[in-house]
Amino acid sequence: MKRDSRKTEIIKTATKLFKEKGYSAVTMRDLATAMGIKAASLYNHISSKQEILSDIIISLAEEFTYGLEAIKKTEENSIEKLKKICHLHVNITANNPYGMASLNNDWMHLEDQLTYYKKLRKDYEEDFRTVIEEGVKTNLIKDAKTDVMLFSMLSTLRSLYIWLPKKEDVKLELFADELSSILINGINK
Amino acid sequence: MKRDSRKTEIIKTATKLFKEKGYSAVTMRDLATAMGIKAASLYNHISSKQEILSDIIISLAEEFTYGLEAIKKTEENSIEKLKKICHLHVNITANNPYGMASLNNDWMHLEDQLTYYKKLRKDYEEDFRTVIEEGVKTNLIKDAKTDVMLFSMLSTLRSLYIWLPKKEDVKLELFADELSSILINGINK
DNA sequence: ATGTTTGACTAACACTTGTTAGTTATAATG
DNA sequence: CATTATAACTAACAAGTGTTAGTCAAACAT
Repeated sequence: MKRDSRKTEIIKTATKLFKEKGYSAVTMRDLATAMGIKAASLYNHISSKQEILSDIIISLAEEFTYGLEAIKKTEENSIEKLKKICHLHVNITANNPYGMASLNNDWMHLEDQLTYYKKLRKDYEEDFRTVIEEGVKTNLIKDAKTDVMLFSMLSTLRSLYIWLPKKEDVKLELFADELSSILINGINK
Repeated sequence: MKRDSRKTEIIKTATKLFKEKGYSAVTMRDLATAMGIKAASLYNHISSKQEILSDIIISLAEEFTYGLEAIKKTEENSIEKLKKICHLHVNITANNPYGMASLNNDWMHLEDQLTYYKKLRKDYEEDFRTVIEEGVKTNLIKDAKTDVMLFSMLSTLRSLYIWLPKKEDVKLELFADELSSILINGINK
């Protein structure tokens, strides 16, 4: 499967360009130039610009879905689950920070897969909320506005792609620990 | 100054379209159609598509700069300053949530004003960091990774535009209080 | 009433967009 | 060696891009 490896290169290059200028601002000619070939040659490997975007976003979205699915099955308490969710985001984002930019900013340019993506995202958010609500029930988490908690944590985790590329790889688990500690325990002394 | 009011309408409409599809994906013909006129007519009021984006982003960025400037001059302690920063973000975002989408996602498409915008943002982040560091010095804030704290708070505050439009106007100050409480005190019981 | 500004219009420009068709040198396979 | 698949190429298209020039009716100012 040589064909596959070339396609992967294209997607990898596209991912980088998309995070810099966004999907709509990146031309097939831009992408071709970055690959050192002509725009028409791209179509020996991919079928459309759309397909590239779908590949980037859907595979990431599914990673999150499967990751959370695994955490849900765990027997640990809500706080531990939240910590694991933080690690999940840190790990996925560290593996593909540029792709996360597309997922965050260009999902609306999905066409065929738009409704599927939206379903994945909605389900993910609902499961995330459930973890928090369980924590409230079991008296581990403050009985304050759970939607504000959810919003705050999700916002931070979704923005990881902006900050994470600057981190060295070794300290990744440490960083995830620090992050979850701040999200859960706050910054107050 | 009738001319000005029409220009304002155009920018307002553009802001709405930009948040839905991003700057690059919105056509001058899209914008014209949304205004009920033809694309060429837009140029009686504005000089370029670029100008619209600059107007949206720079005015918002300056609002943040001036707001933080005022908070810095305050005699209150770091925790109080952080609370005020939360209110600043909530208020500015509530006034122009769609514009915040452009500021967050389309700043890279600024041309003439790009370096100016970057300077404003860099200065803002540095001042924000200083507030946190002062809090650590005065023993009000945990002596943990201040950059992770900064990242977490900024991420949440910058994502407000996604969630805020759904909130009713009356509860705005209350929401800002809840938010700053969660950011500062965490969710842990 | 008359002259001027306003803000819309049509027509068009030069260029860029994603994509297809057809060609060809190289590499893999029988 | 002959054949086929691969992956690049050139050329081109049809549609869409931001923007300019020039026109003209209605509203305003004198």
